[in-house]
Amino acid sequence: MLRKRIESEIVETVNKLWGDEVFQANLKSFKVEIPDERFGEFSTNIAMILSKPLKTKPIEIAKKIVEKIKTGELFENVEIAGPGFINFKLKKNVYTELLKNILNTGERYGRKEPNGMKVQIEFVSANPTGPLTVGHGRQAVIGDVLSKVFKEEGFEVTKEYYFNDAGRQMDLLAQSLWVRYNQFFGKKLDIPEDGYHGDYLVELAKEIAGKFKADYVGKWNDEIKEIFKEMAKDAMFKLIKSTLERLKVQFDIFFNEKSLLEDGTVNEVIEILKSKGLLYEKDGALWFKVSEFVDEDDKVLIRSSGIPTYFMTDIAYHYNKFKRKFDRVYDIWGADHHGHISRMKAAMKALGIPDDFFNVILHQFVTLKKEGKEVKMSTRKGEFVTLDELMDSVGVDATRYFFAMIDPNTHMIFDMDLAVSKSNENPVYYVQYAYARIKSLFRKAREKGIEYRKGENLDLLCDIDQEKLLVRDLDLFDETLEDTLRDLAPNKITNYVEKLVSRFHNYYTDNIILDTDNRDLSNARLNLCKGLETILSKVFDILGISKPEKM
RNA sequence: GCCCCCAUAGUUCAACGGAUAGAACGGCGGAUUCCUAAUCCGCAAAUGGAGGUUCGAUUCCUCCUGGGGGCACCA
Repeated sequence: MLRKRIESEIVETVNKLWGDEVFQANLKSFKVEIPDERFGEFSTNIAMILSKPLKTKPIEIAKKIVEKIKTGELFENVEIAGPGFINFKLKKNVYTELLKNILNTGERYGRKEPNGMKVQIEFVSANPTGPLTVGHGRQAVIGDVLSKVFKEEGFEVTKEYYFNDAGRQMDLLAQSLWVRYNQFFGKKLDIPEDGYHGDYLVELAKEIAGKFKADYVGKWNDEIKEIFKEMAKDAMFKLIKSTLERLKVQFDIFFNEKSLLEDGTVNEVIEILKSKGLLYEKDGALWFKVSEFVDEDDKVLIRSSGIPTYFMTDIAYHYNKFKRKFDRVYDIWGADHHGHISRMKAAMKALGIPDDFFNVILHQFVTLKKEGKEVKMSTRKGEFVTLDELMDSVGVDATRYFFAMIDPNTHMIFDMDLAVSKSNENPVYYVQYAYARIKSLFRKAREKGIEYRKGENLDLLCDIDQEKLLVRDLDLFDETLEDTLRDLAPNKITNYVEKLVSRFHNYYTDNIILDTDNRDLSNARLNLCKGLETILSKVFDILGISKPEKM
């Protein structure tokens, strides 16, 4: 990475001038940045940082550094500006070498060697009680994109979907479905207040009525409940999986909460906690001493009815993850699960699991705006827009791009009407158009009889700033992925690619790429386009959007 | 009451503590004898309020105001 090379040049220079101690003491806020274009290609704040320890004006420090550093392989021009920034322009061959590297490495460019770390990302994890909503969509895209970045950065990644197909919610679903089935045959029955009111059960009830006729009308017992539950579950999972497939999100493992009870993990966890004296009984229930670890009230693990709480099974689930030898796990949760985090951390500590094992990526909610009104979404009340409906309206690419482009920490307002009416002006098309343009250039080159020769004529590039900056931005791909993992924020990638593509569109407008009177230059520029195509292709794969040959 | 996230242009979003706060959509005005105008160029338009830390704050800290979400033997 160019930035790192510049950093080490500066470090070396500072060490020569003032010794290692000065630098080490002030390392923290030292930076090489990408400045506004009018200042150059790179810049550093080193002189400002050293001003205090050296008791010298930043300008004076900058002067000394510039004097010393000027004779390098790297820099074409180094100058001081503003309050003491040092701005750099690099020699053109630095850029052409970099481009050559990208061209030679191709699809593998930027991919890190395996680092031996096993990471698990758990997301969506919706119980099979209804169709996936746009909220799940946000989570699915965040999880999927981050998984790909982890892989690219050398981690071994497992994508997991955790679900519960037992318990009260499923009972309510079964009952709600049964009521819809009865209603189909004209019975006057109401869905329980806290049952599932969505239309999707009406459809399913119709199918069931076709299959079983009126066999279960007016009859309700545990056996029938199980039958309806099973049918509901199968239908919902089928629906959920088809939605995920359409969104191009695949999971490695679907993990059933029930298995934790069946394979004894829950009991094992209880035994461990008991042996450490962290459990006690009260009011017929079994409590965990959360308060020993964090400033919170103790919580019930086993209800007085003997049934474990969600907290209990979730602890067991994470204990199970730990036993599966993941180095780190990331749970992607909606903002409503926030309160659960510190309790879980307490439990991890109690089980002796290292602090950095359990990580949560919390994302804020998606509010939908439809016909000018905000729609409060609730799966149970049947008031929601499904992920499928969203994809119907704006397409898969735009759906994925839209969810990826917003910081998970930000509450997201999704204006459906706008998304539909403006679908042709979505940023995803802006980005994809650049890719299509490049593809078109190569087609056109063949038509015009301009031969593309990989890696040749590169010395004709980078005499203009646009080309230097384009290559510099290609180089930023690497650190964009690092930033994405550091902040666990996929929107770093969309920001990056939009800037990159914008630069290309400008370049394309201002310069003729294919010129039959200047075939060598044309070939040089085709090489630049090829480099861009390589990076765009990687970015699109990570974002999971398509790569159109033409638009 | 306590805890978490957020507050930036008319709208939806950006901005590792850096220089004149960027885009997109919307508004106004331009560019096509030439590789795709789903593009490009120009104009108008924003950091909720008060303090603090810093050479330098949209960013960090405190308080206030306003949104969202939590504070179960629900998940």
